[in-house]
Amino acid sequence: MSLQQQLTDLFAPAFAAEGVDPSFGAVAVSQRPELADYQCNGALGAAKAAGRNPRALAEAVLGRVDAPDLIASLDIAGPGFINITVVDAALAAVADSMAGSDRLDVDAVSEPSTVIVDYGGPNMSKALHVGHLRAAIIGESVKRLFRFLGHETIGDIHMGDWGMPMGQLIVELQDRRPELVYFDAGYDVEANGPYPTESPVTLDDLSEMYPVITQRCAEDPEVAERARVATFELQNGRAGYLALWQHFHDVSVTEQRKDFEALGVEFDLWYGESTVRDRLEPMVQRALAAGVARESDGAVVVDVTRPEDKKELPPLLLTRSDGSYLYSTTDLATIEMRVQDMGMDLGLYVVDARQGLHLEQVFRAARIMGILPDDAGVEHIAFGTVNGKDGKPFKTREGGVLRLADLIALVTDAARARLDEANIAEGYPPQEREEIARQVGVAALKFGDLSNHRTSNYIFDLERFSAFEGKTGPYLQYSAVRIKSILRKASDGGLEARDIVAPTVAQERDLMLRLARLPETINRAADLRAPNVLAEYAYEVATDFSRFYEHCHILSEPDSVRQASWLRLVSLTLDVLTRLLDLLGIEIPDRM
RNA sequence: GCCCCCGUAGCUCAAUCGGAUAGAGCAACGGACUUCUAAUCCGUAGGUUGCACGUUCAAGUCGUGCCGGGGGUGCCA
Repeated sequence: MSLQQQLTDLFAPAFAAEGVDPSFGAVAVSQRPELADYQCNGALGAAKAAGRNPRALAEAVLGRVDAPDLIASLDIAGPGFINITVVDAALAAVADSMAGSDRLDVDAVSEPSTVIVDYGGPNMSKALHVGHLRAAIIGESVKRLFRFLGHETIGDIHMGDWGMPMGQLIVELQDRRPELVYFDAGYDVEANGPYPTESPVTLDDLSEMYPVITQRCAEDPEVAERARVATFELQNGRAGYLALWQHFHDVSVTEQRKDFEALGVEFDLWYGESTVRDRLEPMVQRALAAGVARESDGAVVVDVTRPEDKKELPPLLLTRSDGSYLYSTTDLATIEMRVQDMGMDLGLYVVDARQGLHLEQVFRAARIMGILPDDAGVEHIAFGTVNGKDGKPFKTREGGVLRLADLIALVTDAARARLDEANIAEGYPPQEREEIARQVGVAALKFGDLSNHRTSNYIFDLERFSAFEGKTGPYLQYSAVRIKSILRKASDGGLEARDIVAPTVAQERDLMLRLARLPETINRAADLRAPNVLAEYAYEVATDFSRFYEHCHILSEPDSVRQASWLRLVSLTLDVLTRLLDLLGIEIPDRM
């Protein structure tokens, strides 16, 4: 049990004994570290509810708390804050216990849920660019967090591969290369043999075609109409289009896998909109038959507005007036699949904040249509846009999008350059240097993003992503690497870590106190679905370690009990940093 | 028009669901390397939290209005 929980368990009954709700006994980390380690603000709120004087109530509560082994001192400050200072030996015991625990004393959930994290969501046929960065790394972190807490967690990339862009690309390719057999409606596989196994296009081709056809559709209603028809025909199984679609799919996935791999993002499932294509028609028919969907201007819609809404929500479209499906349809069918086939209890949609209305409509429709049972939840884990310095979505100086692969190369280059400056790296073999450069570059990139609150928009700045000093990913890696180095030398010198004993210097105590907050921090990050909580805490752990490191020279410490305790303490610090960075999706090199 | 999000130090961002004296990094200035990796540490300076009311013991946080920015708003994703 965490230190904070132990303290809360002392205060809750004390408040209850005073006749107020025990939840007022909640203990929190102190906001005034120079005054105390923890604090309890319950007396302020409880006094109001009970019509009593807050300081008097705090006094009464203190009289009921008696734990000399855990609490060194209790004070009442200001209007009724209770300041709590923990016994040094108890602090050491908490750290020692963590050091002996596989899970660092972070409890796994007692009742695991099946959690599906829907993230990444790249459109097929597009090379990944900076816009995909956030979805990928925030989602990856959320997935790892829930998995660590013991939930059955499944990450699904949910590709955009069954909508209008597919029809658009078919039309664009047809206009460029009408001779291809895929466009021959009379082509018969039985008589003429199977379609070619070689793709007629590369992902680069598709990426180039994409903006061209989008532009054409916007300008020419006739082209747009052809794209709609092609989409409809694809969705209804036209063989040549399906064969072509498969090529688009394969070349896309091959390339995108590489980019995600370089980022350390790993999906359990590479499903997409097309995965549920066979569910679309039956689902729509069922909704019509049940009377929850209706026809409107030739389209099929579901009304999702509720009486309490300030403004009427637009109805959700299940089909276009030509009968083709939209991403609303596939999103709903995907929920159906996840509930029926995968036993989803909670769906976390790590999706751009601009999709908020769409997802709200989908979630409501899923309830209305009976697809999503009451005991299952779905949430939009929204994140903000990556903007340029002009406050608009980021574009390169040339006005194009910056490819993810190019961005990774840029930060890796910067890390390699930094490594070249470092004297210590002179002797590293080239291969190791290259691997370190990649790990450090990606760490800078990921931490730079994840340390922002996910909902806020932020300004893309290459300098920030390739900065290695201060509050950065590489600083965290560096802290961990220093510990690894100490542990290696200690091991070489035959030194062994032993029990963590009561702290004797302030920096040592601060570090212990910080480490003791791991369980609450992880749970808070999960509750808020907010990786920046982990990032912030990881940085604090690293700075506390750095101060300790500067102040306490472990290997030359003459007191062997103290030295052995310190070795175990920094070993624990390394484990905590490693766990936190893993939850952020950041790797740690052995040296750097 | 309507709905949602945002506005915090020169810059980029935090702030533990309303708590005490709003914190970091970068940039600036001044210190610390014969000692476990200086990608580090210590110190100085930097604020009317967009503005105005309101709610209460307490407001960056909640409510109302205004100013400014971004996004969304039925057949794109």
